[in-house]
Amino acid sequence: MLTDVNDILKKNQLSVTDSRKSILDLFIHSNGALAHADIEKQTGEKFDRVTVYRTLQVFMEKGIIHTIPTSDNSIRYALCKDDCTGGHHHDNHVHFICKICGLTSCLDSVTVPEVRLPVGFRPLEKQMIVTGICEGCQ
Amino acid sequence: MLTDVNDILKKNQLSVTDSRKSILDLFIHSNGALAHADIEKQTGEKFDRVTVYRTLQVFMEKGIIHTIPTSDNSIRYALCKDDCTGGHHHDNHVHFICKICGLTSCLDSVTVPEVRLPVGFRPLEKQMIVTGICEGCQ
DNA sequence: ATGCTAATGCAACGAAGTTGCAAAAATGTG
DNA sequence: CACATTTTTGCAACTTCGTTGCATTAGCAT
Repeated sequence: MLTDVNDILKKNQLSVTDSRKSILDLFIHSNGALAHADIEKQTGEKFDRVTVYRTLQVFMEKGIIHTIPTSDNSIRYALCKDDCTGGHHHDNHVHFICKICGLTSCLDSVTVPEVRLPVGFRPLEKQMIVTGICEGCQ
Repeated sequence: MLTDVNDILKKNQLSVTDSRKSILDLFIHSNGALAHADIEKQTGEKFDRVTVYRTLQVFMEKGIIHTIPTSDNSIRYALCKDDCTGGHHHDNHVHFICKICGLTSCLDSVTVPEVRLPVGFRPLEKQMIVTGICEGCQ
């Protein structure tokens, strides 16, 4: 896995800018998913709100990050630990949300189990969200 | 399953009002989940935005409807086909979102499969979202 | 029918996200 | 390294979404 932000940006044909480097760095050094608000706080409001939105959008398009569905209204973004170049890697692992600390993480080691759908429903992608208590909050 | 809106409201110790009757009726006669905007449109803006929000909130508290997690920012609410009095019924079935028509439905007949988590993660609830193509859009 | 309780509508507010545009930074080329 | 071109950023304004307080209205029990 690439951990150098410059390499990742160049590999994805993106201009290397301060905001992109900082935000990507944040994802790499965070062990959970990040909401837009987290990013704004953690970058110390160094960048404009709009820039953060647009950066996340670009990262999404390039497949660097993906969204995690949550029951409340908050979109959370996560960088996959494994190489995401396959495009649909995020459909094959389970997302875990801790009820206590709110940590949202990708359980890369767990594969989403198969499910049988009723006749007529053709599945393309599947996502699984498990809520519970994480390692640190036991 | 109760289909009379008055009965459902009374059973849940709720005052029977026009807005609650209309909105509950909408859920019963809709085959998919509804977003707040859908409800506003389909009731013909007869009720105040605030009333719709509060009605949904009350229905949530009473367990009449539940939210469906989605990757985009839209909260969708759904009434379960089966009796929801158990409280956590919605954690045991699969949600299906059609990529073409956007239909969001509860596949009541499909049970969420078990999944093994890494040591240290204690699961409490699990949800599964399958995206694909629905019966009508084949 | 009456009084009490609960729900509604209005207004105002705050948060979240988007768009257009000029200024600034990054990139490629000589 | 300097230049022209392209891309990105920041600002301002705006829309949409959701919430709160309060007076008015509607529902409910007696």
